[in-house]
Amino acid sequence: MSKSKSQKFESDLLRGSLDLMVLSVLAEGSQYGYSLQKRLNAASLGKVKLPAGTLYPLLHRLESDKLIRSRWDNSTGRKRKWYDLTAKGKKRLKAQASQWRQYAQCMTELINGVTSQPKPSG
Amino acid sequence: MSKSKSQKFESDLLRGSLDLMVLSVLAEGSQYGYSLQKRLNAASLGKVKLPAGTLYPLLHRLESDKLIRSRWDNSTGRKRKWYDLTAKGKKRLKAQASQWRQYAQCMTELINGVTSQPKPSG
DNA sequence: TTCGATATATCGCACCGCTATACATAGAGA
DNA sequence: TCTCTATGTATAGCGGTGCGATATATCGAA
Repeated sequence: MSKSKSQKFESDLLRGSLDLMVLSVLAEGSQYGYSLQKRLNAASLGKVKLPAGTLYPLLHRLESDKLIRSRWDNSTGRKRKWYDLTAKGKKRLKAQASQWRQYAQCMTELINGVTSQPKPSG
Repeated sequence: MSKSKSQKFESDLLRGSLDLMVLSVLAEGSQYGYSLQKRLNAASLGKVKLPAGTLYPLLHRLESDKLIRSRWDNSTGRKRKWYDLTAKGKKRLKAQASQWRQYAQCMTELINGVTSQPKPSG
């Protein structure tokens, strides 16, 4: 099964903002992979359903970049790997959030000039 | 020379929205590759400097997807390939613009929850 | 004639989201 | 006990695409 156009569009959108999304969620507090997956799904109103094959390599990449830090927790029944933002990660989050807002502003103005968006009322 | 983190971030942002940007600019009227490159740079306030190695393959892809249509113009001094939106392209533009707005709304809420944005006044 | 801007094109690299696959544990229900 | 689902982490390889490098050609200015 090949992906539909709209699914592919979502994947490509993710490519540009997934790191930022994960850093944002971790800024709310510690998470382990699986919980982060659920949290991301909720935060995106069900739009983002990160498959494991995306999630774990991503976390490993962020960790090797020293943006996040991990520790295993075997104290509870289940073995979980918890992640936290590092100072570098917080700095990156702030920088990318700012860049993202600027970029989104440009995009919004461009597409609003040629397409109509739903009105807030009436 | 490897790319800086912020340059890479911009590239990845592009990945998710470049088709939409090009379709939007073409919705304003016919363009040829080089003019589109300049228009995109202006619309993005200088942020997006599309290299030729990105621009032309992209246009070929959009054309092979029947989203845009091309014709050569040799009547002026320079040989130029002009592009126009097809009906399919207009439909796609509308759909992706809508998807983009929803996605951007989620992202904005998420990052505004954990980072501070510049105030409009004071 | 030399150089920069204009104008289009392709090759191959690098990156990354995703599918498929693998392995392991906990709890519910048959 | 056995099975099934949810939980939990991991990696190999595929596919798509932005980009640097490179090629080719014309035009106007210095």
